[in-house]
Amino acid sequence: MISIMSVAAISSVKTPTPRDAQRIYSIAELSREFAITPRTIRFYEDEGLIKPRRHGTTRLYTVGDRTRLSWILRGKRLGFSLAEIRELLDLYQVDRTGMQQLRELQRRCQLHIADLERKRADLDQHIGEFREVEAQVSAELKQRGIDPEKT
Amino acid sequence: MISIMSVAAISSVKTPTPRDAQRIYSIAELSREFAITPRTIRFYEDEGLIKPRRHGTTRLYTVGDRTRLSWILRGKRLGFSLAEIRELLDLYQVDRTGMQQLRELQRRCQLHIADLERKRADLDQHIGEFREVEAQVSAELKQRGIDPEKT
DNA sequence: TTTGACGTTTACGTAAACGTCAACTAAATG
DNA sequence: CATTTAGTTGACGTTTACGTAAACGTCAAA
Repeated sequence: MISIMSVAAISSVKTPTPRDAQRIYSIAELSREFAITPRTIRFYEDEGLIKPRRHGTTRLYTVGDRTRLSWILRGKRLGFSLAEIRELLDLYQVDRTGMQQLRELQRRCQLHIADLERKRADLDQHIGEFREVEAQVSAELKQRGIDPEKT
Repeated sequence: MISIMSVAAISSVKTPTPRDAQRIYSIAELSREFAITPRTIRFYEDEGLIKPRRHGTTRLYTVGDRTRLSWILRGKRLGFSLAEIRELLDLYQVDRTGMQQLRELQRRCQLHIADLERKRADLDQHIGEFREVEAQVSAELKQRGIDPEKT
């Protein structure tokens, strides 16, 4: 029986750059790539954020799983809780057959976009303030550079 | 002896809109305005994020304190931890007399700005994706609206 | 003078998001 | 075949960011 790790290893030989679909990742590969621990990835699975295939007990991650993971981490960087991230991920794969579901999906998308735009406004203002501080400091440094005092 | 609450009350009579400097806020006022609990505000004080004056044991918040608080909350919305927020707040009032301190301040500003810009890129991509989903859903809804099936 | 609204401190509780063992299995390698 | 090497499942520990309850002080109005 061919081991999973060897499968992952062979496929990684084929593609050092992880870009062909069909690629399979081990938990260690993903944890290295995204600089998180395997524990974290398993934790996300417990929380229902990723559902990798299994070969026996060993987890097998597809390119889709990898994308999903990077999506989760981006969500975290943006300050969303795992619960929120799970909801957002679900928006991508809710049932879109019914008229009612479509409307609901649209509504939730709009709400989330509004939230994101508020966040963007916050961020822009925040950036502006720090640019200003930096500009003041730069000016002051220039002044001092010209001044004979180089304390 | 005049009570603090009455002081706050009187000043609030003078300015229902909180816009003259000299204004004093009670903890309850701020907690209402920002929709957080007094406990939260006290906690931020324990963590060294705000340092209100005191009249006896009672906390008195100035306009500056209020600004600081709104700054903290914006930081939180952007996904920063309280420890990070404290550091950032400190950037506004570090000693800027020495050349060395100025350079250090500049460096930290630049680092933070770079971080913020990464965050902004994340956010833009995130928004883009959700706009796309929304657009697809809208299109689908339009289709169905035209279609005689109105399930 | 008592009630009630608002304030205080102290201290323990809790949910989220992992970290850190321990004890085990299964496969690859010398 | 024994040993690394990677993976697994608990189970308990930890940090962050507050919540909650107790026990009390202070003042204004009734």
